[in-house]
Amino acid sequence: MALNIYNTLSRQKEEFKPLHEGRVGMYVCGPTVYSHSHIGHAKSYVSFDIIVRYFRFLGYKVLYVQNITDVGHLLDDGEDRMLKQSKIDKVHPMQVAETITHSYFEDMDALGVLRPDISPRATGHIIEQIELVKQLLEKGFAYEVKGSVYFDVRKYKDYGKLSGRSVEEMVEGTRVETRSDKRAPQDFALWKKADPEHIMRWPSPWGEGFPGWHIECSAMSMKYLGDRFDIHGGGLDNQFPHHECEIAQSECATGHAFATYWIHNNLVTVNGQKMSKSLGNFVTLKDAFKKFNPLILRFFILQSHYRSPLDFSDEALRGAGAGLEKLLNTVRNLRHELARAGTESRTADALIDLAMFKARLRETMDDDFNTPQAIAILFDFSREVNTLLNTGTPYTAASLLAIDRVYREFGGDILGLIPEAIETGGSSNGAMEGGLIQLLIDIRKEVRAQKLWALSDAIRDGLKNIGITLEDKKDGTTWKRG
RNA sequence: GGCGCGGUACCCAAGUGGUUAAGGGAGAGGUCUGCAAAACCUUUAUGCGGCGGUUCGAAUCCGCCCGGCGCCUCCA
Repeated sequence: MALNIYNTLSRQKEEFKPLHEGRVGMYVCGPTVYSHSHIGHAKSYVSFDIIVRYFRFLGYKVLYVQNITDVGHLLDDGEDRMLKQSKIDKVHPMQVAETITHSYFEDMDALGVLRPDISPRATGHIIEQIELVKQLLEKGFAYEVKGSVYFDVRKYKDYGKLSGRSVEEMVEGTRVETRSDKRAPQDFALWKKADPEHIMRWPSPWGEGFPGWHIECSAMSMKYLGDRFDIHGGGLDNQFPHHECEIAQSECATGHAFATYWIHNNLVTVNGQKMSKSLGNFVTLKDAFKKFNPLILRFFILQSHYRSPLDFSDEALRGAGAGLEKLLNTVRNLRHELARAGTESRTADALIDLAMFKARLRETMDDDFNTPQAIAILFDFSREVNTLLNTGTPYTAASLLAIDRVYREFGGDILGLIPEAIETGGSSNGAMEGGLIQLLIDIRKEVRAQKLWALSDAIRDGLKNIGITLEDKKDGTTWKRG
């Protein structure tokens, strides 16, 4: 079965066909680095992380570009986000950018989001942006007014094709007062003249100024991926106006199509309410991580589809935490068995229809990256694995390894939920802690043999209190954290 | 006002024309166990917001209605 992707441009699922055989060029709108990342960022970048991982699993050579916006993102009142934050913090805007960029990657790393191949900064590509604006002026798609340059939306017939809006509708819907220096209210800035007190400024053919927000993504995506590439992604909220403007600029500048597939992830709500900075109910990842392990957040996000909205609540997160633990527990037990299988003479082959499970997983991921369905299949798979492990039958290392490979490929490589190394308990990792716990387990075994239950339970409860859980199995006791 | 998305069990959430409506959490009962924990088994929607329609057949398509949310203005 071929990979099918929902393309916002056509509003339907389409079979993925790369522009260049075996390669995928992908650009995703990255964060504006003025404040710490929140759970909305997590949903977006985890979603695209899955897409990148799955393409790589399928054997594509992926070039993943995700920008860092550190200039040009203007607020309603025309003030630059970066400048506003720098005034609040009383530091240089580039210091804000640097601090928040570090913070962003720290949070994404915690969530298991693989780093983009290229993370271009807008301020590092002023020259490219100016070049693009010059091209648009030369071709007559833009006009200059008092040191600022605007894109003339009426010159581009397809404006609105991504978001399904017409220019006429937009005029009617415009609430903000029409800026006097624009020819039409829908026109958007490519380059803005800098006021005297504006710190972030660069020389240009139109005087000192700074780039508009939309232009950076056109300039940087085309610089690194070519003026045509496969996938452009971002949050649904960027569909309009940001992506619509990007398409207009890029297609007018090059004279041909821009990105082939447009992918948009849905947004996040908190306790049923829209999460927004103006409402002040946004949850930063650093705060969320204090309550929930980052992997639990990742699991929670992947348990719903990327095109579905996701509502965050503590109850839902707790449920996700229990679910993830169930999954990891099985893998932990499997690897524990695997560690022993190598040293004991094992006889039986573990009988699970691995080919069937792998085919189901492939099929469901091929259907527009259906991660919730994939997770459900992993749970089906785990039920069989648990049953197998509970029989106490000795299995060959090879057959257990084959089972583990399914977890590694789909649960690890693709979904990023199952860590390379899970605490296996029992087996000594050379750490003193592990040795001490094993010593207590051995002593407790003796105590239990003498049926001294009170003492036996005291050991187990004591360990539980310091975060170590013992589990008595048919063939011995194992331990885990938590 | 314009555009768009979805209403599936106590909670989260797949499924989008056809055998018994996935999966996870929570609850209940059971098996195993000294007891726990974990695991496994059984169980919790004759029904998928409501009302009509199309069809041999609809949660799935169409229409209307009722509530929910998002975008149109900065946000991933």
